[in-house]
Amino acid sequence: MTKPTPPDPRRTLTLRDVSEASGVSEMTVSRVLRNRGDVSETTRERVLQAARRLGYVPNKIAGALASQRVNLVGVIIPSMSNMVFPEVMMGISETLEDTGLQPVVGITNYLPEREESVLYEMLSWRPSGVIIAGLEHTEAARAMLETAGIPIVEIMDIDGDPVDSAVGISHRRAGLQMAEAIIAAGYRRIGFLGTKMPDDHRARKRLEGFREGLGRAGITLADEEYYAGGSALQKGREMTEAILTRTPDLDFLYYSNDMIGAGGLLWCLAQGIDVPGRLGLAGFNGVELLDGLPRRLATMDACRREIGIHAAEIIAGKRPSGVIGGERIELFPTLQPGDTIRKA
Amino acid sequence: MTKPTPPDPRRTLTLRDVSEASGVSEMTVSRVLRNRGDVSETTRERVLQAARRLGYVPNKIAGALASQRVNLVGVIIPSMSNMVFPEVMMGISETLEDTGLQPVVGITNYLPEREESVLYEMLSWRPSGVIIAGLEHTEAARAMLETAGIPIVEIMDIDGDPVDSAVGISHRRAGLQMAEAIIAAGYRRIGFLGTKMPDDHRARKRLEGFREGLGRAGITLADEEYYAGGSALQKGREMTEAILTRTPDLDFLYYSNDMIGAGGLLWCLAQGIDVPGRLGLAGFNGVELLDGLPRRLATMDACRREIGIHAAEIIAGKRPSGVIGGERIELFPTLQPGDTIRKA
DNA sequence: GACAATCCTGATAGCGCTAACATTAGCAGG
DNA sequence: CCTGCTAATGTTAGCGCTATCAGGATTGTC
Repeated sequence: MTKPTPPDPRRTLTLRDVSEASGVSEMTVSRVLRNRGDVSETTRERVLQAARRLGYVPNKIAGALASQRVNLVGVIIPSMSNMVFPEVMMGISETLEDTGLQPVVGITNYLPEREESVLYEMLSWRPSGVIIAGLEHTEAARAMLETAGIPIVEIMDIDGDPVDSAVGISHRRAGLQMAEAIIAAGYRRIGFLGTKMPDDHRARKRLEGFREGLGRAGITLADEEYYAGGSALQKGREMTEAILTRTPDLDFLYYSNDMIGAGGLLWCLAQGIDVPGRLGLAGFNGVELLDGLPRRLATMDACRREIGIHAAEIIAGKRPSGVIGGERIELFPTLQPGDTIRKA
Repeated sequence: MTKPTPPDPRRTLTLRDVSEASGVSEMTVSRVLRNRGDVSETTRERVLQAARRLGYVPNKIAGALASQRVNLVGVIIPSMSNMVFPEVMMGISETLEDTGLQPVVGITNYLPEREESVLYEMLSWRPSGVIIAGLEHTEAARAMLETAGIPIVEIMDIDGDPVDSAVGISHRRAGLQMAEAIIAAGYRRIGFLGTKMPDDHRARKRLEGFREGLGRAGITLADEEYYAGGSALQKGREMTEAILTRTPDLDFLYYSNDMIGAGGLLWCLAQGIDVPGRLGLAGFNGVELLDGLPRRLATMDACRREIGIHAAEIIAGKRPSGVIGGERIELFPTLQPGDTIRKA
């Protein structure tokens, strides 16, 4: 007869180990570790001590399978590199903090197929909810979202038709409002500088709205310039130089984000261009990062943190409304005129 | 007699559903979906079609439990807001891409207890490996890392004693080198500007190394200034003004990161201070974000992307060395003198 | 003292999948 | 037509936990 269980120190611990070490059933250990059900103070203490001594770390995989409950929330965003999504994340984390839910992030790089595969991967872990940027998805992705049977919140944008809930701003309106403000300030020869990103639908909608705003005043864009990749600040300089060289009589430049706008602003200041007198500038996003620039760029904040907060509230089921799903929350960005638009 | 299984459309699908829909056993379906084992082309096609038609998404929780294999790699970092960790993440993602492994990020905000709980949470999902920033952890965290039985890579820093593998630079040496360069350029009255962060051990080590470098030349720091929170660019301006007001004869400012350094640089330029003649400046990190500034700040890049790449290679077991664990990879940052240090 | 109520603990049966082995089909060679 | 193989598929037994229900103590009530 051999020893029944040669105690292998390398094997990872299970409930059984803690149960044996503390002389109670696995079930009781489980109860103690999850603070569920009544357990006497004595056994609770004994179990906790054993668990600590052994260095037991519960296996959530097994737990999730058995309980059909997963404390994870999938968050799918296009990028992490431009401060806008990190801020959304902060709103989400902060709100989820006291709910026991934990965000898990996936990055798509603005690629629809990548979004689809990231979503598939996430859903295969059966999260309690999904927060996903944008309203445009592949057909398959949309189908997955619809049949997942969990709360879905599409964020950032509300110009479209959400699968379930949506929290965001109208980028069309944001563009339109900016156009109105620019025209009201008396600018007429207007250029646009943006990214080459067919799948950045929000940037596209802002430009559409912007064009419409100009159109209402009988104006069309005088010139456009696009970039891809590289340091945004640097690109902003280069593009600004390029567009002003090509079309010197421009009196306003609308940038699709604050970072290239800041690059443009620095370039203009270095050239001694009179901003906002001779040339006005505006960006989009209101990134705090840039607060220390010599002059404040006109911009429009995208309510990033609030979006994160509301989205997380919906997932966590702590909306005041008590509504269960299909919410649609529109936030309204405010124009921050800064120092780069003439006072009307 | 009633229908055996009233087909509930709301229930989430399992292998059994696909198996019934395609007329083969669950095992065969499993094999098809994982591309494992021999399956005839005909059944493979039939199964895939059924899975697609039903919109089946496998349950990785069950899969992981059964196979004792999880394709997740935990990545624990202090912050996402200052571009340094996003770049590390890119290196990691890129390297993990073709390995089937998937990074899952946890943020600690430089709080040791938070690091401990994030680690505990992560380990409870039994990842295939953990990449964690820094060499300093709570006692409990270190114990968990040691007994987890998976590859651990501590990144960013190598001035210390790793649990398993480590990839990083010597921040002590980085600070020391910068001190040497500054002294060689003839600066003597040197100020330091940094963050109030007792748990940012890397910043601390840089400062220690910097002090030592100065000390070797018989110099001590002439003044110091610290901040917490807020827009780094903005804080850089404010702190620079403050320190120069207090100690006007400083001829060099060493910033603990590029962002506050950039703020300082912009402020100095606006004040018309002769940089680098009258006053030299240097930061740390080499953030590409700032490439478009009017003048390039002297800095030292921290090899962020490379660190991510190497760490991921270790986890994925694709190091050329073939070594299995306990690797120690030191990278060497290069000084980028930029335009804010006098040529010696 | 019988009975119910309350508290605490344990036994049992899965959760949805995969490892490992068992079985069957298909086919070449004698 | 049987043996001996390989290729394709199926069967069985868990993975480590938790939901659920079933007790055994202990207490209180009439």
